[in-house]
Amino acid sequence: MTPPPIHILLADDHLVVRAGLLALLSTQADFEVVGEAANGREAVEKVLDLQPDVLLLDLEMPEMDGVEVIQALKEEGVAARVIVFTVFDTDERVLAAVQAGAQGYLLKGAPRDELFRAVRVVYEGGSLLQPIVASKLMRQMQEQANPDRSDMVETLSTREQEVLGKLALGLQNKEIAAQLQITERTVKFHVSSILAKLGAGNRTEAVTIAAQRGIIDL
Amino acid sequence: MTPPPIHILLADDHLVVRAGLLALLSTQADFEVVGEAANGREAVEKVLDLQPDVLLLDLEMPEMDGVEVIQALKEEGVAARVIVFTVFDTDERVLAAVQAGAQGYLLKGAPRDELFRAVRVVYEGGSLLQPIVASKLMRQMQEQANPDRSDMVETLSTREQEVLGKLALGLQNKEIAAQLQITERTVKFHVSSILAKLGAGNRTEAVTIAAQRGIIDL
DNA sequence: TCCCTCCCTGTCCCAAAGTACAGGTTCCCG
DNA sequence: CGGGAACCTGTACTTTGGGACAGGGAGGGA
Repeated sequence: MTPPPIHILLADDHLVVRAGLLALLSTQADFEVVGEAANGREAVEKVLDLQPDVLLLDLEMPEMDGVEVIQALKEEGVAARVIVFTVFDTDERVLAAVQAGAQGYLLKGAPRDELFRAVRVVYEGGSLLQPIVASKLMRQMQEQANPDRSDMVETLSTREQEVLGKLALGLQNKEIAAQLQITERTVKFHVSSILAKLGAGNRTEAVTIAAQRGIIDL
Repeated sequence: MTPPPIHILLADDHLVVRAGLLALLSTQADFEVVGEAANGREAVEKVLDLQPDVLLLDLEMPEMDGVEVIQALKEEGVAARVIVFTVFDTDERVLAAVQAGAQGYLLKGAPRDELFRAVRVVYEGGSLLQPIVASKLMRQMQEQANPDRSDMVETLSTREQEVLGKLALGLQNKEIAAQLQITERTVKFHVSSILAKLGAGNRTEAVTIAAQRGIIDL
């Protein structure tokens, strides 16, 4: 007798990606794609409805992004295990997804076997990250554990992230101060902290670095 | 008797996307996928080798990007017609692709029928842009035709684009001047032009706007 | 040829950015 | 309760950024 297949739900806003995953996964006898979702909200609904074993989830989606989907599922107390499947490989995004509770992280373009293995491993309760992703994550973790390394990447406080967002819009300190109801002096303080933590020489470079690392979205 | 099928070559660096396109296109009796390429260089080689009727081309690829592929094919005098198939929908990228010689421009996530129709239309010598893409292109063209409109989006001169690139790196005027072998004063002049053309209030906003429009890549 | 665009340079000037130094609060964790 | 982290504020200072105004040379198209 054959074992029951692994039930998989696909969540991606691009038709071709869903079609591709369906085509690839269908070649495996122990996989069964039970449904598809084209946005985050739909993904959450279908997980609750269809109770898949594994959710293949894109991070960039309309309505609700991938990290939010994972968090929503957690609040619902859902058992499904999640593999993030995306084009992003920046430290921050990987960390956010894993912290939210993803068990796997694959980059689009991952080879067939890696995809198949990830589904099986995660289904069995394990975790699987692509080597490139794993190393990024490791580095992040180590840096958070040793806050006294010289080459560390410090995390921005929530306030600093707020200010950073305003910087990206091209606002000047005075305008930021008004919007955040604080003094211009305080804004300068935060900006200096941001520059130091990101290793930037000025606000423009800070925005570029933040965008590259996935800390902010332009 | 059935007519000969339309020969299609797929060029995308992501396995799933190629698999998805293959799966979707294979449902049509008059389509035949004759090959796949995972990067730009390979795409050019395979077009020359396999002589497809239509090339489905991603813009973002390693080795050689989509626009470069189109240009390379043009220099080789190849007859194949090109449909750009990408996630980017910024004005600049669309314009660049169409100017380089693409006959179609589809966004990933385009519905089945639109994809099929695009292949057939382009094969028969026509052009097809998704409505969203078409409107962006139209706007660009109109703005270039009327250089005296108030809401126009002016194009940056080559020198300005150079300076813009340096701005994104967070360099200051003095540093840019040194790198470009010009006076700091001249750099200021170019920066001012860039700000005016992009509608930015300062260099930081200019970088953000440029990144959003696809003028620069971070 | 004339005009227009791009590229380049200069001086003056003020506002904005960023640093240095010094200090305050609250809140949470061990 | 002590200590750290995040957040906030202040004065004083130097450097950078960007605008206003004015100009010159090279090259392409009507």
